[in-house]
This record gives sequence, structure tokens and C-alpha cells, in this order.
Amino acid sequence: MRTIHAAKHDERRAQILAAAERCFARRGFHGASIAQICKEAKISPGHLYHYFGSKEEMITAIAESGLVYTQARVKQFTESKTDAVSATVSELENLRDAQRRAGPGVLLDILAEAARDPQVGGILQDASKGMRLLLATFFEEAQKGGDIDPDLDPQMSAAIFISLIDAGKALTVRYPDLDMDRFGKTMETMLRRFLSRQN
Amino acid sequence: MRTIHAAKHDERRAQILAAAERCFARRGFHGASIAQICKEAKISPGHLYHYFGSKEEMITAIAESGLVYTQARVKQFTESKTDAVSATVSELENLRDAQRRAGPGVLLDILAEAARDPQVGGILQDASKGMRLLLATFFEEAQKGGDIDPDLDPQMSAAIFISLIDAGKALTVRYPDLDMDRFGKTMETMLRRFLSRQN
DNA sequence: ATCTGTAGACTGAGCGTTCGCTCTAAATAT
DNA sequence: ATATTTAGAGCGAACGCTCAGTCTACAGAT
Repeated sequence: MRTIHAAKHDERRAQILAAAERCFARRGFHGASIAQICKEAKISPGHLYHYFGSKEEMITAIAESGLVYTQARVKQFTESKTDAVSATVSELENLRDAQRRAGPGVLLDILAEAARDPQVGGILQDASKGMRLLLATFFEEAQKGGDIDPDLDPQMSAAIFISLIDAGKALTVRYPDLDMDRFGKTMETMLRRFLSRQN
Repeated sequence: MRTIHAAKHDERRAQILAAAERCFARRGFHGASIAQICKEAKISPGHLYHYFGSKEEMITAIAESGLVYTQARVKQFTESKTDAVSATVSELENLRDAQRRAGPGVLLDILAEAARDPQVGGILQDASKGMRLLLATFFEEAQKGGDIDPDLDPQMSAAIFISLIDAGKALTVRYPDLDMDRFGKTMETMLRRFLSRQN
């Protein structure tokens, strides 16, 4: 018997997934072909199907890993020790930089796909629910601490914040040449006024 | 010689486009096939290609018509005679109702496609630029009239508003069961605080 | 008023290509 | 020797699209 190296297997799987993600970002989930992914991952189709049962499985795996990553960032954000408004604004800057580096990626494709494919939809909705819970709890704590307006609805405020991530992705597509520093300033104004304790 | 009836021709073209849009909304631009569109439009493939030169041409036509419609609504909004904040809030409600009726439609697909197809991208960017201009002018007028905070950056505020449309579409996908009335209230709070003249 | 030639409306079989995926067998590791 | 990994030819199906051809409505000739 030959020993199975689970770690090696997982690593290769991740490499293929990364290659697939590049292809999907370039041509969309249904526009990219298995042949292109094979070329990008330097693997034969037969071998690829040793790692993934179907193209759909690759799509859901990418959706899942992308959302897990985002959720981890949200968690990290909610554990930050600075006050809520400053943390939000600095997170906004991080988002902006990440976008400048990597472009919109596959999030818009995931959103479009989630609207019609129940499986992708379920993955997105679960992840979104989790993130909203994290954020809402964070807001509640901040309200108790007197950082932000105690009259705000934490659940709905959290939903707004999450949808602002999507808005940011869409924005770079609509306005590729937008002065992001200037935009960030106005966005910061809006969030400060929204969150701040009203007099 | 037989005369061409331009009106009839255009009408049929519009019917096909509407059928195609339903298919695209159901399966995505690349997931929907010509055969499905033909069935939905009750037309043969040969005849369909009498009206459109390619599938790509149908995609761009749909993107264009959808964005022209949105632009018209924005124009209508900017010509409303009520004060800026109320107009914004009531427009928010309209958007919400439209979404409840028709679902997210193809906007998310257009955004995803625009990120990789330069032609669709150009169409979206032109339309977005036009809408931003309209909105920015509207905000400037409102600033002169004392309706909203004169210190706001009209261009960037307009960009935020437009990306909020996209955020709304994404939101219904992320949270299909969200209490939209409650959400709308919090969104209204945010926009009021954002736009209102600060003391 | 009727006939006729012609161009537009329309069909569906089928083109070449590419799709997602399978299978056989060679290569490789134990 | 045996079990696993890997390659790539190739499967049937579906793709976007074409084309040869029928049918129909109407302008112009009679």
C-alpha cells in the first residue's frame, strides 16, 4: 500500500482552485472552460476530475473559500480594540487597497450566480448571515460602550455595512477611474454621521 | 417590391429581447442558450439571427436598454420638486418595491460581465457617468437651496448613491428574507444624517 | 381588378466547434 | 508486484450559428 499524503493532496487541490479562480475572474463561471482551467493549472482533464467531481463543485468550492476568507476578515474587524467608527473607516481603506491590487475578482459573479443557483445561494446566504451576526454583535457592544448611537438597529446597520462591500466592488466596475481617496473621504463622512451618537 | 415596416420590425425585436432577458435572468448570459431563447421567443434560430447578428449583440442590447431605463428614472428623480432628502427616501422605497416585484434581474450579471467584457464595460461606464452627472447637479442645486449640507462633495455623494442601487440588488440575494421595512428605516436614517445640514 | 415578380418573414436541419467529462493505459511510488 | 497518480485521446451532447429554401405580403405592370 502506498501512503496517502493528505497534505499534498489538499495543496494541489488549492492550486487548482486558485487557477480556476483566475479563469473564472477572466471569463465568468460559465464562460470559462475546463480546458482553460486545465491549462492554467497545468493538469490534464482526467487528473483534474480526480480532485473535483464536477465544474459545479469547483464553483461552490471557490464561493465557499472566498466567503470564508471574507468572514475571517470581518471577525478580525469585530475583535479590533479601537473604537467602532475608526475601525470602520480603516477597514474601508483596507478594502479599497485590496480592490486596487486584485480588481473585483469573482464576488460579482458569485452574487449573480447565487441569485439563480440554490446551492451557491445557500452558501452565500449562510456566510452573509454569519457576518451580519458578527457585525451586529460588534455594534451592540459599541453601543453599550457609548461609541456609537444607541438608537441604531444593530441588525440592519450590519446588513448595510455588508452590502457596502458589494457596492464597493460594483463601484470599481462603474467608475474605474474614480478618485478613490476623494471617494473614501465622502464615504467616511457618511459612516461617521451614521454611526455617531446624535446630540 | 415589398416595403419594410420599421415599427413592426422594432416591436418584434423588442419581444425577442424581452424573452432573452428572461432567459438570461434565469441562467446567466453564458448559461442561457440560443435554443432556449428561441423557444421562449417562439422563433427559429435562423429568424432570430435576422434580428441580431450574434448572442453578444443581444447581451449588449439588453445592457443598454436596462441602463437607459435606469438613467431615465434617475433623471425623473432629479427633476422632482420635493426636497432632496425626502425625494431620496421615497426613491429608496420605489427601488425596494420594484425589487420585490421583479427580483434582482440581470443587473448583477451586467456588473459581472462589465468587469471583463470591454464593450459591456463601456456601456455601463457611459451610463454610470451620465447618472452621476445628473445626481451631482441635483445635489449642487439642493446645496444652493439649503436643503442639504453644503460641505458635501456632490460628485462623490452621487457615486455613493448609485452604488447603493447595486448594494440593494446584492442585498436581496444575500438576505432574501430580510425585513425590508425595517431595513429601509435604518437606511433612511443613514441617508438623512448623511445629507442633512450639520449644526 | 387582377396578375406577377420580388423582397422580407420565417423554418429547421445541420454545420463545425467546443463543451463537460470518462476511460484506458502509461508512469511512478511503495 | 501492487496501488496510486497522471496524461491525453476521445466520448456524446450541446453550443452558436448558417444556409437552402418555403411562405407571404405588397409594389408595379397590365
